[in-house]
Amino acid sequence: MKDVKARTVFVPPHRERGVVDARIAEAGLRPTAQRSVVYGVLLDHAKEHPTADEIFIQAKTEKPEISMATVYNCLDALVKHHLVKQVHLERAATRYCPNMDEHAHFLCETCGEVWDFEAAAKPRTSGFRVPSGFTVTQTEVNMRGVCPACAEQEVAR
Amino acid sequence: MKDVKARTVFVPPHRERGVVDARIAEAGLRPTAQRSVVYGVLLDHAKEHPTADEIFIQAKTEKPEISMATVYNCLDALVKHHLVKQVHLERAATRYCPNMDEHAHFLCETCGEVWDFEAAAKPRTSGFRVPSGFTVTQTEVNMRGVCPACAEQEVAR
DNA sequence: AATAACATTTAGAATTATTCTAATTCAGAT
DNA sequence: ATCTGAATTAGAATAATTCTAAATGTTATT
Repeated sequence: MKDVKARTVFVPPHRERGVVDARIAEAGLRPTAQRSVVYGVLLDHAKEHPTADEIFIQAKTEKPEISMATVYNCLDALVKHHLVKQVHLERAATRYCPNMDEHAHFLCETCGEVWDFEAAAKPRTSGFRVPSGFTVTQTEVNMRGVCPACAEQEVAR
Repeated sequence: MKDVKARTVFVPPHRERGVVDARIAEAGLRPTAQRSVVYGVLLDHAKEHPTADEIFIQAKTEKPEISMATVYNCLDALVKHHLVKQVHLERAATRYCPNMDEHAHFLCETCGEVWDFEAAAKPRTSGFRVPSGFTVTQTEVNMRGVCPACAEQEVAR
């Protein structure tokens, strides 16, 4: 088997083309090749909460012709169809998150990494007084602070 | 008294120069002319949750030499000294809020206006499970939906 | 009061994120 | 096969933010 390079790459189960496409279709969107790639990349990198730019770079390795405009178009379509959430943590670029379970985002101010924090109970009460007449369709909870790894380094200094 | 233009403008109490400066100083910042203007503008327009750009335009009417870079510098200084919060609601520009009481922000997706929603109880529990080792220094809660005025127009259509 | 040291402000250029435009391609319905 | 509308493309345009280097202002020190 010398000189034979691996021709297959491990593809996590949710990345099987059919499954990704099915999810896109279920959401009421036509599963185009580009949308599949963009959504697939996002599912694979959910932990990183990537920016449009990072998604573009990764998507390009799978589909070199894809353009930045398409990445934005696809992301906007996915957001509109509730497959993906925009996360506005910083003054920097918007991040994207395919985890649609109710959760908060935590940004470590030291290393810049982002974590998901689960809801403690369901249904979660927001703890805020919504005046009558307002309809809330979406809530985003963002926290900032220091992650365990960075806290440790701090102590060590 | 003909031909005598009003030389005094109504300045809301919190805009008295001394008070604004005192607050800046209390926060541990040198109260420069520019910081006073920027913070003053923000206090006057807290309801609008203005962007850096909007603050710049307003500040320029009070201090024509001020530059955009200074507005950003001042805002960053005010944020760092906990007099002002950044609000990241949209993919668009960051908004600023001088209300440091715990509250959520609500963005009307129809008209784009922003409201403050008060905490229902103090201390408020976030409702999220913060894993041990993480230190949370700040929490931002953003909601989106439809405001009463826009909901009414919707019905009327 | 003069000086040094440092922080702040300034204008404008540079960078980065996002949106727009017009042409092209693609998919599904006829 | 052809039409129609949706999706994609490259690249230009715009908008938000940051950077840079020079000038100015402030405070502490002499």
